[in-house]
Amino acid sequence: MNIYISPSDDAPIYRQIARQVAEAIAGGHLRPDDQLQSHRELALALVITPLTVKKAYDLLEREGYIHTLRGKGTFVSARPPRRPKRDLLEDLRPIARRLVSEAHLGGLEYSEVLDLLGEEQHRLLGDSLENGRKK
Amino acid sequence: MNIYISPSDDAPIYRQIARQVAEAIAGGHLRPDDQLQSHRELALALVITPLTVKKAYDLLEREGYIHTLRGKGTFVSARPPRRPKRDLLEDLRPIARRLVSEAHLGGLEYSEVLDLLGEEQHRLLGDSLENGRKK
Amino acid sequence: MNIYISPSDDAPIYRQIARQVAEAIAGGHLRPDDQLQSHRELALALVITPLTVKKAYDLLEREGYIHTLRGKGTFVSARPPRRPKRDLLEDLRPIARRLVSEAHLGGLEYSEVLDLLGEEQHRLLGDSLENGRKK
Amino acid sequence: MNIYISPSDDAPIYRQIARQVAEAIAGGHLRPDDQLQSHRELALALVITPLTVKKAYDLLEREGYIHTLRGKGTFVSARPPRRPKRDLLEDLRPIARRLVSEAHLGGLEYSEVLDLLGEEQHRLLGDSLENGRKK
DNA sequence: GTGGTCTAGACCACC
DNA sequence: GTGGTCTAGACCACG
Repeated sequence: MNIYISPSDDAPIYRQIARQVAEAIAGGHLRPDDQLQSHRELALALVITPLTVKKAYDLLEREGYIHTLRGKGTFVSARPPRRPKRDLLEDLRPIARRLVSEAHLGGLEYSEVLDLLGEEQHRLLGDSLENGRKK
Repeated sequence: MNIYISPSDDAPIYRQIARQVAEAIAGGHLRPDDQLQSHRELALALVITPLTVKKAYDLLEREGYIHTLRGKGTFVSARPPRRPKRDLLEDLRPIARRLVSEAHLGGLEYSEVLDLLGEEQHRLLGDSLENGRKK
Repeated sequence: MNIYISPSDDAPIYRQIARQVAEAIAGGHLRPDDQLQSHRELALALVITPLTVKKAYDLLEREGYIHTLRGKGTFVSARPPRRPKRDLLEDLRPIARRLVSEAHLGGLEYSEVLDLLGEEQHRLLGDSLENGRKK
Repeated sequence: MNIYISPSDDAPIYRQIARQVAEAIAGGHLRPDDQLQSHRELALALVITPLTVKKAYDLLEREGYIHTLRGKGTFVSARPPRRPKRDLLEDLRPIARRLVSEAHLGGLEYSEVLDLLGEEQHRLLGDSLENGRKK
């Protein structure tokens, strides 16, 4: 479980961590009942304050991805949280809008946007398959 | 030129304004040498402080979309700013990544993401064509 | 007497005019007792409001370069105003400072600044000589 | 890092601050990764409103001199921004022109202008060398 | 503590 | 009328 944070990213550090953990779960790197590093451990590894990692874990717990057992540790939850598709689509819409808008502002063709998206989808699936197989 | 701000949007107001003006320029609603509403006027209409609109205009000016003439007003610039395609693609990549990643996390098929993107592309182009024709 | 104004210049229009008239006097284009165009005439030629030209003439009159005879017109004054050299140098110092500072910030060699200054000095003197001869 | 603002300067306060910080970076007073005073702190020291210092920092950030890390502070950027020499020279030309023109209007010899420029160049370099050595 | 944003005023120069 | 600057507050997210 490798987490990378970039201080220059516009997303706050705790969200960068939470997102990467969530992606790891979705991609199969982390499976239900797998134990996560303690937030102190991870904080040490990332050279940041434990409070920031704690904030990320809290966020993941609120969203149902993980749960903590007092005295035992933090574990991946069994049921990956599912939101109504309508809600999800409406959350994703502004992101899609921004993508096409900025691409159009920058003079890109729509096909180039599709290419870009395809690359990222492939990267995601590739990772996922790869992880499903090994380890 | 209708600007809408939504307090629920996580983007700050001045960026919401700047983005909408930039889109209006890219979409043909606003053409070179068109005069923008004065920042005070727009502030009055949006019921926000003029300084916030000013900040949006400052942002657009330093990005090359608009320019100001002392005592005259603010005008759409002739040359739409163009960035190297490579840079632009690298800026867009994290957005695309987030889109496919969150969609996958939420259990959406890739085709559903493409549908969503297509809708937004259509919305953008529709607006553009519509405005290219009228007025 | 050709005056050029550029709205995009950071100097206000009335100062652009005043400076060019003053340079014309220093360069010999305009000689003592020469009559200037009326401010309305010049305003018409420059396609700006007469008030702006008036403001330029007022400034020049305050500085002693020109004077007006009621009902006759505006004329170049006999004595070009002379300020104490110390005062003048102190006025020029911030300009010199800005020149070397911005050049240094931009990575220019001092010799390149001197070259630039030489070019402008040559341009000024060239104009001056040329005008002393003709007309 | 001592900043001085002079109300008599025709440049707005935020530009005075930005210029001095930029000069400090160019002159070696401030080095890459050095932390700047927080804008509030500097505002307190200068007895002006924080927003004005913030405006100066924003200007420096968009020009590439500095960057900010959320919650950490503001730091000198690694790469000093470089503009094409041609552009820079054309920006400097009006300043040079004004210098020789006003000097000539005031009756100064060209050599006196060169002396003045030399003094300012020496002041700038002296500062720079001094700071390169100490601390 | 840091930066980021916003409000509700004010005064100025310019056209 | 326009834009440009400044003040004196405020609240927020982040680490």
